[in-house]
Amino acid sequence: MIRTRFAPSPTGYLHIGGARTALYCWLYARKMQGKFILRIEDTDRERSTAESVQAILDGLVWLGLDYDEGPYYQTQHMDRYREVIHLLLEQGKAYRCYCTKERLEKLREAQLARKEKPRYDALCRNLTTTQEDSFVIRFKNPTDGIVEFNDLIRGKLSFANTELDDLIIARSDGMPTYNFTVVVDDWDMKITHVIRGDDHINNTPRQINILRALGATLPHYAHVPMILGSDGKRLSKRHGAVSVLQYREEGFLPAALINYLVRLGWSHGNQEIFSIEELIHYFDVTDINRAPAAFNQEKLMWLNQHYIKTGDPAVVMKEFAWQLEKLGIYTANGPPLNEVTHAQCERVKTLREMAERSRYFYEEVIVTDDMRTHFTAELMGALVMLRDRLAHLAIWTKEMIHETLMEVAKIHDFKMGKLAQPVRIALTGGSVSPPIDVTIYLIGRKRVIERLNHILT
RNA sequence: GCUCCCUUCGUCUAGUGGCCUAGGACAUCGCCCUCUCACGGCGGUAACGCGGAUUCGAAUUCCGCAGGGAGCGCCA
Repeated sequence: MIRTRFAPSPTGYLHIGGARTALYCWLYARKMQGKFILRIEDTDRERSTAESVQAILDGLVWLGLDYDEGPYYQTQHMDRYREVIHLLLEQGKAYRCYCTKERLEKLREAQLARKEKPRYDALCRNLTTTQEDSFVIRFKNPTDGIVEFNDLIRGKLSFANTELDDLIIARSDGMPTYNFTVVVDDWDMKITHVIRGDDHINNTPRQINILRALGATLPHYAHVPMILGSDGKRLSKRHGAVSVLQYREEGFLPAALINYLVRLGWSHGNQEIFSIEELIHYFDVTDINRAPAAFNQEKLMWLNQHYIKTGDPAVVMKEFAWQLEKLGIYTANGPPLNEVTHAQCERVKTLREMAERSRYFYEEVIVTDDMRTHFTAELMGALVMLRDRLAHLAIWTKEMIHETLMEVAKIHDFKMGKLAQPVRIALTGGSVSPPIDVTIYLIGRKRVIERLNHILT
């Protein structure tokens, strides 16, 4: 049974990079009919917050990445960590270190000055006496040999133990540290595949050494490259949205973000559009790219428009309604959302944009003096005729409206554009809208007549 | 500084020794369609970081170099 886990630390929102890692973990678990586990790594009490936990949970729900187990919280496993630390201590695989932070700092500076890699000098490693002073607990890392593992994405990776030092596994206040809790939890949770960001590559040999000291079987590792900003630098707030939920705010569909994220670093031939089912079928961690990828908003936009046009109507409608609500647009007295969506989907990249451009279907429009210059004297006759014919149309359909427009234009010897554009301005207050017949149809007879009258008086 | 990782069009990628005068997608440019904006259709510009080596033959293998990134915490 394959078991993967997503293990974020709740010190912020769910960002794009984390979401992609979670997606890869989730896809692999689903593909292998295994389990996807959510574990909150909250051992940093200073920075972990309940809000962050909620933001991460909300983000995962929105993306549709459901977990089979969890969320587990590391702060609830303290007894277990202490137990394992005791075990290590008893077996002489860990030791108490009484070095002060000051000494460590001086050591560090001296090493850096000598152009050496800063690391603990193992001063307390062979201490035989117990002291009263405060202490941390360090893991006795092997002093020679190499740690080698086969990364599913990068292939064989190896590290010399001489490059590693005796890392702290318990702080002076007794709180276990990251590299230790990860190992214990992955072991206890029987994680078979550790899929995580490649900023953890250098932690892996340390974790393997602890795992071995514990006699645990090693999981498979897959280190996915990070996501870069459009400038090739590490993705950060200055690149715009980095939080998953912020993409929702901006009017993106979860399907679009999923599809974009999965293709960022993974591919299946030349295919660009994938349904979730296809992803589960085709995805494999070993096909993930080794190189970091730059985030490209334009392509996300393109995918978003694709899913606005072809995605699950229920989801599209739900997000569209949410956007309208955020803008304070009340839709009860206007055209049905699905018809507006249908009319607008080909001309917007996001649902926020769709909402912003749909105001005139639901709210009164303002035609500025500037725009009134479009209503020339020669046009007035045609506008009057159009108003009257629309007012008496037997049935209010797009087709009938279209015919009416054609007739009025023909009678006045106007080209369609000459009539349509001023009408568009009169009805929408702007120069851009869906086809004029569709626009008239959706705005509705009463409002159309009102708006035309407004121009004609 | 040390260790580790990465390197195909502007961007995401296909490519695993001959099918590559390097394919697709986004973006961009031009044309067509057209009542606006779009959608769509057609076409164009555009890349194997550099240098060696192996080979009849290298984007694909090996070695250097350069550039970029990560890690080196009583953070995760």
